[in-house]
Amino acid sequence: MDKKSNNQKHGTEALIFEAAKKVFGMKGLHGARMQEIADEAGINKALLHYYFRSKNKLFEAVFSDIFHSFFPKAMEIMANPVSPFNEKIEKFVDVYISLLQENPYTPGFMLHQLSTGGTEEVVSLFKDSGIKPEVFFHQIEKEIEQETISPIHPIHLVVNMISMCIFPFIARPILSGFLLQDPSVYDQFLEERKKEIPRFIINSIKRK
Amino acid sequence: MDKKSNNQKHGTEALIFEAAKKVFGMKGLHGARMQEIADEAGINKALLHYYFRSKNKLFEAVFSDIFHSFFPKAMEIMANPVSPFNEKIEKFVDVYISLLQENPYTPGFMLHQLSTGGTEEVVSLFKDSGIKPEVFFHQIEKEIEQETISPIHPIHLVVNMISMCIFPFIARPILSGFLLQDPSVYDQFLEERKKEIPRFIINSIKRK
DNA sequence: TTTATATTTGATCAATTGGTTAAATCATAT
DNA sequence: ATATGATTTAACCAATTGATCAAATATAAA
Repeated sequence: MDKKSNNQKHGTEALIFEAAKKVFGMKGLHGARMQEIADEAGINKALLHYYFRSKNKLFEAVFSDIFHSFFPKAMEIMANPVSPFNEKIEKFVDVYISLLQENPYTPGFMLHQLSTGGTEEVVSLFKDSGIKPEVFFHQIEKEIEQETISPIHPIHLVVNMISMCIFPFIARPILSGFLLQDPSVYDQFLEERKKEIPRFIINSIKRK
Repeated sequence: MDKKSNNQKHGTEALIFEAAKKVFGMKGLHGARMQEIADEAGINKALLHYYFRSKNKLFEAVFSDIFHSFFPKAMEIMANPVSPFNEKIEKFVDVYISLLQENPYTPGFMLHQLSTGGTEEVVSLFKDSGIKPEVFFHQIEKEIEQETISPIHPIHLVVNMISMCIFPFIARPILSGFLLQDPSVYDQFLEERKKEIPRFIINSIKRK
């Protein structure tokens, strides 16, 4: 008998995973309730413990998945030394914001993980991931030497860029509710930033 | 008898308040435990309920206090239309970062409140606070008309500025542990940004 | 001292919640 | 059809935790 289109064998684990991603992302590790995740996935609470042993294990699994599906992609653009500098910035911002649009729970996850004391874990995940920002730093320094761009401390430039990309996702509710009247235009606002941020950066660092 | 220097009458409420500020800021509403707040304040758990009725009431009290002791100060600089534009940006960034240095729990508070669904409350607090970013927007538009600065959408400019100020406080653990080797230099890094961010912004928007 | 009021504490309650277990159901192979 | 193993569920447990309360202690007044 076909009650719905039951996804018995393969589907449930993915269902749980997606539900957990959503609930953890919105409520955080402590704010999330196993029952809520179960409801969101449309299954029994005990199934959560059947597939993942505990709440913490489930959280770690989801967190690790989000981390690895997000940062490497963003960082490989940074690390790629071939393209011209301006182009790289444009591409990085575009890909970075697009990734955040696809995975809107990522920032919430990182923040909750940080503020809950899981800092060492996050940092070691970073280090294990093979991400090497020094590569990008060196390119910035080289561009400055070649007088392609005006002098700026590489760390500040990178932090500026990342800040402008991520923050609108973190503060979305406030910005959407206060700065902008209509919540529906926020997606358009984010879309605009894909062009605005690179323009803003390049304007600032280009030689006059 | 003088066990410590007991601050019986007036002090305990403030003690609780400070402890709650600290614990809530680090752990969030759900992550924080009343027992931990009591321990941090060095008093009995029941006293928390004596002074503040419930956990939520305590959280709201602390949140409201943090909100009102932070945003108005930052926003009055924005609203003040007298000073020259460059100067205003320099001053705003400096005051904003200084405020964050003094109240390191503020960003965590806001984020937890947002991700827990307290968005409407935050937004209405904003609106009740009388903060009017339009004033600043209008000045930006006027500057653009007068060709003092090059064209940019006011909202993006403001979001850029705020992003670059706040984000380093949110992502402090990661940035400190990964981008920068020595955690002790992070305060110096934040200090540098008081000058770097205005320089970066003004560089970007000044007419060439 | 006595009385009254405010403050503080230890003990305890009631509800929530993560986790377990035994039974039921489904899928698959023989 | 039957047996076997994987999947799912309902009911339940144990621990945590926010909240309460009566008793104790301090504070001040009369």
